[in-house]
Amino acid sequence: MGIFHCGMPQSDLNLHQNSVNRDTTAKESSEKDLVRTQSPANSQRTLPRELRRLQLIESTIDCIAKRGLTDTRMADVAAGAGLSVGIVNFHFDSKTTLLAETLRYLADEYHQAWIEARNESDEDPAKQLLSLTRMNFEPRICNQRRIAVWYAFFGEARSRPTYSNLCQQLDDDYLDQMRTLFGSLFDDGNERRAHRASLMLMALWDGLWQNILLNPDVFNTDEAVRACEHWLACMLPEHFKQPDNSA
Amino acid sequence: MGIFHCGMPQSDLNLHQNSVNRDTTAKESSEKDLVRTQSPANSQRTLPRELRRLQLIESTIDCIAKRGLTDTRMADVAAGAGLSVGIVNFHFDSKTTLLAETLRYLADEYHQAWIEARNESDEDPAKQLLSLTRMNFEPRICNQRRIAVWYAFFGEARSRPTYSNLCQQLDDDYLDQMRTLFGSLFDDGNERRAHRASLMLMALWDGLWQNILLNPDVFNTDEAVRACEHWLACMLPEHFKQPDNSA
DNA sequence: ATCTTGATTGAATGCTCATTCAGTGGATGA
DNA sequence: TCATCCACTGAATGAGCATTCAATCAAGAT
Repeated sequence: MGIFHCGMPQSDLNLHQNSVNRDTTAKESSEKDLVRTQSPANSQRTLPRELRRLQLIESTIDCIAKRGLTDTRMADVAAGAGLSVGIVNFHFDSKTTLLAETLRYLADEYHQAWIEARNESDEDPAKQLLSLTRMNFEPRICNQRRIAVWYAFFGEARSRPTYSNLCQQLDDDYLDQMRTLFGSLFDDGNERRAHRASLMLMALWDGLWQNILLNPDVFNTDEAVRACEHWLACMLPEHFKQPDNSA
Repeated sequence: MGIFHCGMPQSDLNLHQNSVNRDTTAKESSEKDLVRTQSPANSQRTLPRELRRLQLIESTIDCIAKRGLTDTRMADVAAGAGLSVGIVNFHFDSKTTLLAETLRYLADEYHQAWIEARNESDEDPAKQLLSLTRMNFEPRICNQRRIAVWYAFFGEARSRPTYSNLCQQLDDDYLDQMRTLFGSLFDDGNERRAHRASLMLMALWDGLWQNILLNPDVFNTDEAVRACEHWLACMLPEHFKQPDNSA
């Protein structure tokens, strides 16, 4: 768990040597700042193994978001990092493992965010549901680049057990936690009700992600959070207030 | 609009000559029966152009669902229909157009189902919302094969404007219709509320589809419909009843 | 200054696949 | 029966791409 988050020295190196790859929509221009700050590392020819791997994974995300999974070549990933073709095979066994590690990286990142969101709202189930919801739409988690990659993998999930296995266990775990949270908010202790509420809220999260990916004009993350708050207020009026509708 | 539904003679030919391709989960074994019934067409060497195209598109759906978009080859599509390699390029200009036509086929099918669902519930907005919801989870529309294909395209949507353009206009139209339906159910005539409700219900549909694709164990279409009904009852208690919770 | 270790390069290799097209064959009409 | 018209076949072609690896280079250790 957390192989990409394990105290690795994430100094302020600029891992994006090739700026051509960074032309995503302006709104998200500040994500992953840790790998962008100016630094002499720009011209550094070699980098410690783990840092280079991280950079290549980020470049993979860029490529998938910009060109789609089918049009993502090893050479593109390397070029996106300003390096030469052979580099990817040197750090990852094969394209297959590169993609698997990319998915794992995203899953890990999400998992960390989940844990943080739960920890920051101490013991109060209602607060935890709210902060989990907000976490789902934080720019660092929910942005066009990352969502595009998630959906690219979803499309392949059925055919590549590796992909679904990687997320299945986490998903089950999340559902379980949600059930517990909802369970303690429904006073009737109705298991089925808590189960259904959990599925619904998680489905709502997913559906809103999808809309943010496909209809960014109609939709944004603030609107998404408000929709979820609205839903919570409908489901559990004693525990949640309707969000501010002024906007 | 509707190029695949335009009075083309959809006789009871068995378009699936190669049964190897049909091993999806047993539950969905009865979809697209029109192209499976036993008939001498099984051994027919030639078929009218439009019918062959239809068969190849269905084979494309099979391939994408089973192997993923990245691993779908022209030869696989041909083999899935029991035909030889050159056939696909004979009926479609290129792989690109084959995929675009496949997406258009699904979009069309969905669009037809949408219209039917609206027509069958005469003028009553509440009934129409219900039947649209049920339509979304009918086996012919919502099954692992088809959802897998939708998601494969979603993953590529950002990078291929062709794909998103194809659906964008329809989506906007659906959203518009939903706003009107909700608008006439909210007595306060609050536009914003109707807008948000529309987005939420459509997001819920999408999120439930996603769960049906990725977690078929936890999830099924009946559960999905009930979740939506539950949501409708929460949002508009005067117009909808809570679904039967006995199951 | 030299050695050692490991990262990086990029030309070369060989495989996979979309696409082509000359040839085959079945159906329909004369 | 023959001719015409298409649907269809599948070997051949060549472009595109992942992967390899010998050579190069950088940085730290001695």
